[in-house]
Amino acid sequence: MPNVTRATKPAPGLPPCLPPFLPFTDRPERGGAAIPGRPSRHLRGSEIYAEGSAIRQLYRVVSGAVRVCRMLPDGRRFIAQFALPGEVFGLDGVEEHRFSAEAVTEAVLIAFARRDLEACLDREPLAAQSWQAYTLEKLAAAQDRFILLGCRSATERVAHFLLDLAARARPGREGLALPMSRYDMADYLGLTAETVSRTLTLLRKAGMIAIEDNHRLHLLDTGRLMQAAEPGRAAA
Amino acid sequence: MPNVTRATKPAPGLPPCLPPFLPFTDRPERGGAAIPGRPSRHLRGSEIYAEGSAIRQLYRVVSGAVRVCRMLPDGRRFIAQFALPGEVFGLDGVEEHRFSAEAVTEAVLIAFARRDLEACLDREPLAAQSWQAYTLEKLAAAQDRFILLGCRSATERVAHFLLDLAARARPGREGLALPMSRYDMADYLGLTAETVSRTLTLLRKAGMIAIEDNHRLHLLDTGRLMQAAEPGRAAA
DNA sequence: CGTGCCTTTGAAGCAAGTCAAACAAAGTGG
DNA sequence: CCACTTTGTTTGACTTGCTTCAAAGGCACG
Repeated sequence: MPNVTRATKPAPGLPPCLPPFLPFTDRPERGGAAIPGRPSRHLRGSEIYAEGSAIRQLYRVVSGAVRVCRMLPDGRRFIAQFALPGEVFGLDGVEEHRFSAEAVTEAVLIAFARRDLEACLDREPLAAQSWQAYTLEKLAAAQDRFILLGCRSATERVAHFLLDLAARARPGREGLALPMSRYDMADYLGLTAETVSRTLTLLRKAGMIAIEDNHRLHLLDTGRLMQAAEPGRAAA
Repeated sequence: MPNVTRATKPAPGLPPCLPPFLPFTDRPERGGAAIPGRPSRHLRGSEIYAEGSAIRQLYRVVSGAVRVCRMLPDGRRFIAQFALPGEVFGLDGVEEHRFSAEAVTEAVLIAFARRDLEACLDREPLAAQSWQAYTLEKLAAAQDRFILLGCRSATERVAHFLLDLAARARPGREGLALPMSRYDMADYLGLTAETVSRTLTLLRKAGMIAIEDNHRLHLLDTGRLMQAAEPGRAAA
């Protein structure tokens, strides 16, 4: 918890990306209804919380990226979620974290006490409704991901992932940032790093994407990419 | 909605399996706080609601089994959930159903109006808290299923499925009921019916299960089955 | 008592995994 | 600042577990 005041408002007017109406704030002076947040900075690869620890806070990503993951008994790793700037993570269980969270890149977060959130939900019917919709949306998204993991080919998974990242990306530098490694992508998509790499090469050779470097690429043909992501669905 | 009064309390004292504290009731006279339910009966294979329709009610299964599923553009089907007696389904989206629901066997359900639930949550802080915990639990369960679908072998999936069914089954007749077909199981586990059949044969030859008939089997060695479900985890 | 669906089993094909090696990038220490 | 190490990426060759295709048997339902 070093001084990161500079980082507490790097994006002027933090869009309340998710959840939409929840009065999270990093400026405690804004009013009694707001949930006060505490900024923190995490080095690349460092653990933010451990699997099995009590859930005491939620986090909103200010900058960088976070992976929410679990090590399986056989040594494999599974990534449940990537949290990008503006997004919230940390509620991966009821009482205890069922996953751990790690910084994919150096990351600046704002932490909100869980009890503050719960108090707010009890106090503010509108916030409660918004939270309700948020969790419902997350559940619906989870079911879509079941389909992705359950019966999609490698190409479909990777294409879907790229489009999802693009949809979630903040308007910023030209091109699509891939903060995570091929291994991270693989563990998120239920593939291997080799397959992810091969698939990206395939999409590149097919002219759908251009790879600037290992952590940045460009979507050249979103229509065909969408076709690759969901065969049978019409291109945009 | 034929007369099914006989079916409205077939299990004396419907265990409030899920969600635990929600005041669902099929006896409207019990008090103002309760959410009144309306019974209905559905023939094997019939549609309970369609994908894309508005979410107006939730359902609790009284008897039978229900599958919540979606047809994919390429003709494949994916099953997101099986609802067994005592369990609740129908909230697979925010405003519209993102899946359809069909009776796996002849099924008796109780339908609860969504607005009644929401009114209850607004009115009763305890119910709201309980609902909150329920959705959180569902979300956590979803993440476990990601792992199953993302990086588990056919044997692990089937073993896990059988143990899950056994844990959810009502105490009743000896043995484990499998109301669904091999195709249903396959579409739930992200496999093919052939692979499910082969895997069951494998488990049977390994002495872990005994197959009474196509819709009923017995778990002979839960310990080894758990090992088969999660390699690296200790047997019970 | 047929007819159609479900289940089981076999054989062959294939997509993704595994193993391996070369290369590139990022981080470390002199 | 550069050499060195480590980590990540790409590509190739091979293996494998699941799917696909096919066919026979069984059960359930009209």
